[in-house]
Amino acid sequence: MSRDRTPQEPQSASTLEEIRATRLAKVEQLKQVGQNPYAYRWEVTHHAAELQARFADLPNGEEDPTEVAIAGRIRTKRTSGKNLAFFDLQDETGKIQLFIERSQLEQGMADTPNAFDHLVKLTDAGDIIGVKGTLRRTPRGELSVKVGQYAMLTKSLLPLPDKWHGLTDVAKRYRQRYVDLIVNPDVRETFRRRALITASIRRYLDQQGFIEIETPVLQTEAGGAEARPFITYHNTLEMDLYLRIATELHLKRLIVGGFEKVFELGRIFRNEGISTRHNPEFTTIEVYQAYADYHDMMRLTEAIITTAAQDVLGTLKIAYQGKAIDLTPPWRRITMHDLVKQETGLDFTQFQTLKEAKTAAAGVGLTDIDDCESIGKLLNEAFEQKVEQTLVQPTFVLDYPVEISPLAKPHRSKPGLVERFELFIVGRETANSFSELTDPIDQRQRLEAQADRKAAGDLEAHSVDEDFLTALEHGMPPTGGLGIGIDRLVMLLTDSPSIRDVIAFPLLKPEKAEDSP
RNA sequence: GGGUGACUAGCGCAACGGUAGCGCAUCGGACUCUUAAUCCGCUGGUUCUGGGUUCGAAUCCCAGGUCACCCA
Repeated sequence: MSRDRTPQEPQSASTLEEIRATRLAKVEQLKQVGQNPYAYRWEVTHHAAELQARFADLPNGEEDPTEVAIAGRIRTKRTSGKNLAFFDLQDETGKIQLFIERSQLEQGMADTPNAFDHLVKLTDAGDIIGVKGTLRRTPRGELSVKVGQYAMLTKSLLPLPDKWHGLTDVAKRYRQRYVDLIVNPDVRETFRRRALITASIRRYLDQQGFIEIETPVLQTEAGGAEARPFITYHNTLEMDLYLRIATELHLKRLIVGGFEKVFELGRIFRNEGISTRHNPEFTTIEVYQAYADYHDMMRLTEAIITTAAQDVLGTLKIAYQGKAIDLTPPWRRITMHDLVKQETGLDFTQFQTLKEAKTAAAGVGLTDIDDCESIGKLLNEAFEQKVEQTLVQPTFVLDYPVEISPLAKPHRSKPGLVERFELFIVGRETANSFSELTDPIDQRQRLEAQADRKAAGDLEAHSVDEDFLTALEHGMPPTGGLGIGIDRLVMLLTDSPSIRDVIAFPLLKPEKAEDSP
């Protein structure tokens, strides 16, 4: 206990508001010493990773006179005495240390008195600065930029998370993704890879002669998939509109119109639950090729995904959550019937009546089968409950029941089935494809059957898109169609356990509860 | 929709019925080769919200909120 101490004013700052106020005061001080705390530009000549690579052979304790100008965010500051400081600067590519010596800096900034003191006192971790200098590897081996000049580019007012523990609260990471990106380099890498994946897919399809055409997001009927849509409202038309749940029906109209190879990689919206595998808005690519069937689509699927894996990872042997996955084509092709038979012993081709099938299904432990109104639906239920999770290595599951595939062409040799496949990897549906149904009369009957279900209360059933049927009546060539879930593909190729890890800003509930009852 | 758990300083965590603490960050000081720098010193709290039990609640009970995980 010290006596006689005049109670000094509480200069110490600790609450968020106090930290912010302290930093705002530094903003004013920066202006007074001629630094713009919100500058206009900085001529960047190099990036951190580039320097680390280029000067990898610079020996400890040696210098290189190359002049570099870099910019980035201060992550940590270490001062050592009154004349020396070390900062870690982070740019998009990585980190590099700044070696800041008073004499060097004040020589380089002769017009600015006390430049060293300003740099040390008026900056905080989180500030964005630009520096110019030469290179030096410290005796302990840390490549550093020996700073001759600096400029404050942007003063930050809010503190970064704990530099050691970082930001681990999952919800906060998603809500404040910008902070997550600053402090977690892996997150930046995931989104960089996502961009490489979509670029790779577009490049490949372009090379194969496909063109990308954008189709409407706002639609008067949301069709092309079984899902509940989001509803919105157009004021001057005074009508409800729906956000698209698929791009299928419009891309097929383009095939009718004479394009032979089209695709769209874009966002679709489904009004359903949120989980580690579902976000209400997500990204798909749909590809349509005239004069092709679903066998062609299997080869195309293999090509798109293996090209992306090679472009991004440089290998087809990947790891997902500790499981080794081999993407080397050709991938296994096996029918849904055979898979269900393997896993359950039930041969669904033998059942004559739904009742018989249900009894058998219950006998092998299937649950929630009461509302299956057809053998085909029951088969699908058996597949989902017993088979899906076993399909770890890439597997094309072939030949689905017509009841669950209203847009697919009947199988050319198997009654009751359609020419459809889904691709499963690590137990997840990753792609969906069929030989497209081109018979307008058959298509009308299937959509009308869906519409009946919708009228009976099935919120996910299709409705009848008259214009689409009119398009088919003008004649659509035989066509292979393919849809790939981009988010799930990115999860696979970035080893991400949750879809939220590959969507920059996933949907979250608002943080504050409504005060209405 | 069901189950389990979490919510305490800017960040990461402790205290589990008896004065709300630690580390990092912040603030002040020392240090010319640091790098989770180190050392010394000081700050900083509506313990998610609202009720209840109790002499006394971060802690127990009820309701609500948000989130995570698992299941559907």
